[in-house]
Amino acid sequence: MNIGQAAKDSGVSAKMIRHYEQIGLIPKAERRDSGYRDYSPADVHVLRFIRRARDLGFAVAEINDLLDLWRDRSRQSADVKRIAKAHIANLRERIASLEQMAGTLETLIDCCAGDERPDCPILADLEDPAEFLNVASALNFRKAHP
Amino acid sequence: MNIGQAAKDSGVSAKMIRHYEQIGLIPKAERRDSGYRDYSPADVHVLRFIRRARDLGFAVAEINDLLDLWRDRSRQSADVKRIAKAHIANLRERIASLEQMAGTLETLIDCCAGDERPDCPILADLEDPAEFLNVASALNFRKAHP
DNA sequence: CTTGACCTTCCAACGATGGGAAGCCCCATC
DNA sequence: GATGGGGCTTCCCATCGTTGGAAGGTCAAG
Repeated sequence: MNIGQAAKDSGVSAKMIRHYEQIGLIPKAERRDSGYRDYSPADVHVLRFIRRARDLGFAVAEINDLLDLWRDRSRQSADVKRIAKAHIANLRERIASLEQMAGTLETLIDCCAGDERPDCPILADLEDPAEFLNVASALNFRKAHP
Repeated sequence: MNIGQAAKDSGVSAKMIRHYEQIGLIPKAERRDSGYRDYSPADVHVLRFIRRARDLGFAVAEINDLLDLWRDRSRQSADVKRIAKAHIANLRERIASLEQMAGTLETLIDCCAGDERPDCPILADLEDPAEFLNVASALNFRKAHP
């Protein structure tokens, strides 16, 4: 099948299929006489594997390792688990970082009147976090432990 | 002061200061006869504002808006709050997406023996999520609601 | 044979940041 | 006054995953 069909069937865009071929994540596709790439259902299967891994947030380098393990019939599931665990740790780190940001911002938003007046704790914090945030934290603390 | 000192004082690297100038986030710095950029404490203040906003995950476009509001003495705090709220929504979305990934992966990891055998639910899911994940979800459901 | 949808390659961009090269400037030390 | 080292300048490149577009060839239906 043509690359467009493979794209539809796998959920990976034609652009990305060519890209994955170019960076060596997938082998070079067969070509027809016309120069068109030709894909088999097995190729689509691989692409779906990649698509799923990307949906789970794996980086291309990790997907490369996972593909190697997938193809290796004598693999050890421990190897796969190790990669997955490392990736989870990475995800959890990013989540914690975003949570931290969101939490701080929510504290600030709670303190902001959000009306027509110019006074704004959010800007005050951006201007000088040490000045404002400590006060806000204290307020927050008193709200949480009245 | 030179760009290096401004970088140290603000926590924004010299590279990024030049970059922010180039993209118009900050005005073009004064130049000495030597061609060196010259920064005032007020400039450093702006840079620290930017640094803090980046720490809170604001994108450069949002920081641009925040800077405009910061400089606008007749601003309305509601405008700032709106930007902050939109940004939080964005953060929460990204968090939810990452949580989703981490949760799925953890379910899979729980189901993976992680030993020397090749059988691996993680790869099974990547290969065909519909096949495996439903089973895993059911298991998970039964674990959560025994 | 024409038309429109599809394919090809190549080049560029996003966002934020870092690395590095070539060349100039400034200050301290000899 | 010369020299050395560190800071500054501009410019280009890389990351990472993805998308967009231009210029041109191919295919299938009318």
